[in-house]
Amino acid sequence: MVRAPCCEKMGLKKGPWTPEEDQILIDYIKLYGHGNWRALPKQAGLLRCGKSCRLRWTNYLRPDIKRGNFTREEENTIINLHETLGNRWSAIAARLPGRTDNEIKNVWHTHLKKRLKQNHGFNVNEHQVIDSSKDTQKEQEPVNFLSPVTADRPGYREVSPPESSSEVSTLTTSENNSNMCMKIEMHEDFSEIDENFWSEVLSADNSSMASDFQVVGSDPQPHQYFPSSPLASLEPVNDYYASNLYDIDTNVDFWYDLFTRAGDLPELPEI
DNA sequence: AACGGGTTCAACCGCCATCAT
DNA sequence: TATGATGGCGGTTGAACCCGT
Repeated sequence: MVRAPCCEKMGLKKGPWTPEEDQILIDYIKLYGHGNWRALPKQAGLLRCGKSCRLRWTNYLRPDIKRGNFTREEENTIINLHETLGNRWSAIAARLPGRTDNEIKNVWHTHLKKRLKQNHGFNVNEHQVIDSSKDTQKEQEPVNFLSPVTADRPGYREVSPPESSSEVSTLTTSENNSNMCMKIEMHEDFSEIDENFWSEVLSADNSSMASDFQVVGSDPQPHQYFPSSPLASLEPVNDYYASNLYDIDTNVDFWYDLFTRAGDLPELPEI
């Protein structure tokens, strides 16, 4: 059970808002705006904490909120943006006028995740570029992969699986707090995978590849990393490769999956 | 009709970044 | 520079609702 919130300690109300409370909040903000959320409930005569008022306003009462079901186009937009932004719901909401981050988060967890799982055959929820260095994240170009979903959308560039190891320029990692940051740069377009690529990668303990490739995941196996790990530890990943290697369409997702996972990873050395 | 399990979504929580002092 | 206040964010919760038995 959750810890008792500060609101209750202070005798403030929590839980669902009543229509009367909504009206008080709307009337107050119409008249005076919401310069200071903490002071607002007291001034408006609401027995709520400022945080609760802010949430109610931004997620429900704001006049520019678009109510109702998400259109297919909106859903596709969310899927596309989630591919590049991950669980940055507010950033996604900023691209969908009238929709709130909370609403998008809900629709993702209740509808879209399932839809993608059905379409892709594995848990797409894990597809996130996990970048813990928030400050630099805003400045970084997201890693975009062309998929059937993202095709034809502005801002996406086509990146296909590499033909050979030499054409994969860098995969760098950095660490901050408990998360990993992975940045992949691919400077070339590739038409198909060369078998040698994987053999090189998988046997690259002492080659330059060793510093280029650090983290992979295999669904639903625990995350593993290579090539500093013994090859034996890559069995689940290898199975995954085998089923995806020459399927270009699947491979787009596979590559995304491969390079963007960074869940419970072991600590990695600085590159 | 009653029940139980699954789903939805509004609201909450803790954490973090930013800002003012 | 240090500290406290505030706002914003993403993860999580739980009541209400839905649906199959």
